[in-house]
Amino acid sequence: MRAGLKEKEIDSPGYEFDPKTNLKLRHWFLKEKRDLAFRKNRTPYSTWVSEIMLQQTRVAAMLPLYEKFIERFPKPEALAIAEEEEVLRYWQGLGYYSRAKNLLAGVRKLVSEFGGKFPKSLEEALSLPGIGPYTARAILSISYNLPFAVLDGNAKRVLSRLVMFRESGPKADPILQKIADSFLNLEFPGDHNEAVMELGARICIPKPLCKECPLQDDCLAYRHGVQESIPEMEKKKKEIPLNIRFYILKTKQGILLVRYPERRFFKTIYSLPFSFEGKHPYEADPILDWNLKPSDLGIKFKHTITHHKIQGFVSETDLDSKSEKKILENFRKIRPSIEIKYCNWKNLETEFPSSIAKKIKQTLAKDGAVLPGLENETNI
DNA sequence: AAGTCGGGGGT
DNA sequence: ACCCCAGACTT
Repeated sequence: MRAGLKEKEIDSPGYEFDPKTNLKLRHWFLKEKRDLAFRKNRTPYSTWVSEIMLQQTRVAAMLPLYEKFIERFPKPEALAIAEEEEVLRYWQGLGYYSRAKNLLAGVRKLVSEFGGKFPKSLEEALSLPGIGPYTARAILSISYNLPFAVLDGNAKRVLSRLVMFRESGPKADPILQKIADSFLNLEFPGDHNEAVMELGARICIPKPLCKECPLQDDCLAYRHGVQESIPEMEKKKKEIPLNIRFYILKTKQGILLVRYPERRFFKTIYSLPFSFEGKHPYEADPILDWNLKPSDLGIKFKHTITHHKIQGFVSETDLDSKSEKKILENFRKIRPSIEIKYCNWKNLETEFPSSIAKKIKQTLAKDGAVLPGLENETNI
């Protein structure tokens, strides 16, 4: 594909890349690539862990957790025998907690069904929980140097601009995969994939820095001056405002945490019980229809969960063993799948592994608010 | 095909 | 105050 093509020809894929383009990219990558912890060793397992952590997550956000995770679970066999609770603690703050659960399930399957040796075929890799089209190709190319071209958000942007392909969304993916396949450097598939993604993460960003781009001369979108409008942006969903009240229920055994999949948020992790307040588009969860009158702590904090703009509030109360028993009965009656555990104030944010726990603590501390009964009780 | 799942850093 | 990220799974 060279300049001077008509729009129609450009949109119909017959993708032939100049081999020089690939060489330029590789040269740039070898010179500019960042010295990242997960690039130190590239076993299938370590690549697997890093790729799962990188899903919808910036490199800078996952790096500290990656190092601690690998230190604690250096091999698949070490992770496979770990408790899910502990694995989730090592994921605390990263978000998308089902990634951690699927990783654990996947590694257990790897150990039990593949003898701990990561498979070399796309089909087998895809059979592991949490490993989808992107991650399968990433692991196989980076760790085994097998010729699979990855298609993540970065690659889509880079390739769309290189060949001036405008469409985006699920319909465009098969076409983009073909483009990626034809661009793949068969000599160095792993390096190539990392190079494409690194270019997309640092240069070919949504507002591209074309002046610094090693592929400027090869980029059809740049030649036509349309790089900023490719790929087409998907229309953003409207934000839903929500008021959520979290309840600190202090029992003799500690603060009550709950988990059940029928609720709107935190389906897979333990959290403080919570309820929606004011106007909201969701069905009220009857689980909190109890006879308590928790007292409002008078704090609020902001939080977002995927197109929900949340104002958080906190109430607390003591539960004697009688009312606790009654509440638990009520819980189990309405939500038979509910799981319960207790934590203390000190380790709230590790047992309720969302940044909300941290925000509640910080807001309380900043306001100088006192949580009655907690500050003097070492057991809570 | 659309909805869901978190959170933080860059702009 | 947005934007959007080295996606996968469920419905």
